[in-house]
Amino acid sequence: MLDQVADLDRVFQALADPGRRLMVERLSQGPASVSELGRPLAMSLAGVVQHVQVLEASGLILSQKVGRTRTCSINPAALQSAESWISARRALCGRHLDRLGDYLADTADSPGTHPAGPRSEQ
Amino acid sequence: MLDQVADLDRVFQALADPGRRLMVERLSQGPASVSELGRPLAMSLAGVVQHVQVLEASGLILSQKVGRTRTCSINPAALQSAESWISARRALCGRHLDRLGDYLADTADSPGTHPAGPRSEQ
DNA sequence: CGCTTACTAAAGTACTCGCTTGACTATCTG
DNA sequence: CAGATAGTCAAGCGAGTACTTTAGTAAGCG
Repeated sequence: MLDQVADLDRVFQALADPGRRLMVERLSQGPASVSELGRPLAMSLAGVVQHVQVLEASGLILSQKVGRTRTCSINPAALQSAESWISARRALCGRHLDRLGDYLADTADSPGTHPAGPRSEQ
Repeated sequence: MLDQVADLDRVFQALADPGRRLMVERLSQGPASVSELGRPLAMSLAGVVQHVQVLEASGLILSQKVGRTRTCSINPAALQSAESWISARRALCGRHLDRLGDYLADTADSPGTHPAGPRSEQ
């Protein structure tokens, strides 16, 4: 429960790489070995291992080595912690969107705007 | 619509910083100026501006300058794109969890495990 | 008009990331 | 046992991040 902030850091950071997201996608349909995860990635195995380590440190995946192969599986709980952070923010801003919409409409370059108002940029 | 992959990269990367998440939290309850966003952050204003630029490049926030102040607001659509990527993976892995559970239970160090089997690590 | 406020832009720096190669260790397979 | 296979460890390197300071510009205020 402690330091959820750093946990979220690691989860979002882990998801910020397209190769790692591919790994998560693959693992979301069942366990796989490290080399299996790396197969579509045009990268050395050592590089793949490092991505796996990032994912595991974030809690997004679990792994265990049996014999010479390490089998990875997804940990939906970590995925959920990220999802619920996002949905909480999204739920909040829903309540304010009407007011925001009005604000943007007022300041936008629409018919009926203040004739010589201050410049708005971008 | 093109290159959603790089878009997701930027969104997750943007969310991977605790200061930027704080800004998103603040903005999810209504628009704010750049200096207002930076107030709780113990950082120079120039640093704050750079974080705002990262958030805007990711599509998570919008901003417009009126007079000398830039007013930022949240863009729930970008938040949703990240959320739905996650929930899609999470939905998928739900179907496979039973099988995974069995797998982990079998390979775990439980009573009834194979007596001299290969070592499992971590 | 002069002072303060709110940014902006550029340059520099320390640190982290993503990836490689090379050397090494186990574990299967024939 | 002699490979081949699966992964690990460490060093190194180029690119990117997260700041900083310095030096501006433009807008609002008295």
